[in-house]
Amino acid sequence: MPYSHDHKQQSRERILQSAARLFTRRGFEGTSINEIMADARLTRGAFYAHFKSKHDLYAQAISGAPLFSPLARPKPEDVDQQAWLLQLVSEYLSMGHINEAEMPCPLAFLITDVALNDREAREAYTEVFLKMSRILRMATRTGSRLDRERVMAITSMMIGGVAIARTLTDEKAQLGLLRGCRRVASELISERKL
Amino acid sequence: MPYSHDHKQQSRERILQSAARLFTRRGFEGTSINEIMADARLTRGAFYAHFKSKHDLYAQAISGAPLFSPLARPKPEDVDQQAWLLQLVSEYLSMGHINEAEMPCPLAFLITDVALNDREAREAYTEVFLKMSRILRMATRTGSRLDRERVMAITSMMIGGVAIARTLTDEKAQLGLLRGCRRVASELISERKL
DNA sequence: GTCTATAGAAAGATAGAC
DNA sequence: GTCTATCTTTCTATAGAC
Repeated sequence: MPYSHDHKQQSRERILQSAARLFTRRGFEGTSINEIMADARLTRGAFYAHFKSKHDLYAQAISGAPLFSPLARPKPEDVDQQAWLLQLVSEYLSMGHINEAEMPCPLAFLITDVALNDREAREAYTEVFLKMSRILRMATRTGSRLDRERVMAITSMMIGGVAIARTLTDEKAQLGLLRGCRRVASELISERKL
Repeated sequence: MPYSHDHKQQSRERILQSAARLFTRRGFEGTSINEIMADARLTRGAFYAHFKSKHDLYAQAISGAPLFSPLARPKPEDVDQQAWLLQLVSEYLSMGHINEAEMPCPLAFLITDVALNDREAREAYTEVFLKMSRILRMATRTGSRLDRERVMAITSMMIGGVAIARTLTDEKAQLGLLRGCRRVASELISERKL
């Protein structure tokens, strides 16, 4: 066995990262194992030493999403919690997230892609969604007391907004949609009257 | 030419309706031309007498969505406009829409599926989205004056809510998410304070 | 563990008969 | 216009050498 355990771990991590990036932008059917492995600087055949199947990899790639999410990073001590949250929400609902992010949010980019996938993928999606929602809820705990279901609605608007904006072909509409979502989300979070 | 013009039209309509139903529930890649044609009581080979390609059919199926949408039906004269709107929003954000609707909303069921498709599909999606948003806006014109971008945000929450709920595996979470979206949407529409 | 080669299946699109 | 038959491509997954 000329390959160390550590070497295998590194290959595995590279495959997972390539998979997350490619799956998220191009979907399950739009991404081949070949492309993922090439991106990870390996070949097709080596794939099955690491994962059971393409579906297996897909589910694991989704589970790993919080590793790359700004939302899941801890808040710096010296900034106001609410201001920090509003900043993250604005970044999430931006053209930069849609067009330039190295690792966009799979909750938005893969909603219906996951819905058509197998149970494991859907379970991974469910966990990540609930985690995002929980993070948003905890971050609003200063003064306001938005309940769990309302926070899920705000989360849906953020995810839906990004997913839809990405799909639209009309740039004016994209920008307007994102701006509308940013405003409404901010108002809901800071509980100002409409 | 033993086939009348009318006969061709009827075949075409059947194909379009089968395509809308199957594509919406199973996505572009998950639906074969074979299945669509069988559902329309025809065979594979006849397909190309009606449509240029699978992509062509997909875009046209999406364009036809308003034909099947309760939201696009005219309001009965005798009901209050706001109550009527809230009723439609509640139906949209329901488990029935997700699990039992004969023709679910492709804006929700196909968001990321369309994002990965060609330009024509995305243009069809854009038109239908703007139409839905416009309908919602017109229906709030009694007293309130929600602006265009805010209405797009509400539309995103509705579409995102249905798309996400369909993807989740946890039924409690599905129900909570839908209820949260119904509440927040109602509050935004009727402009009550949170 | 990673490579090359290939088996096996699925499905979009076309050809030609009726 | 619709049918059956088939060409062609693509891609997952496996086999076997190193």
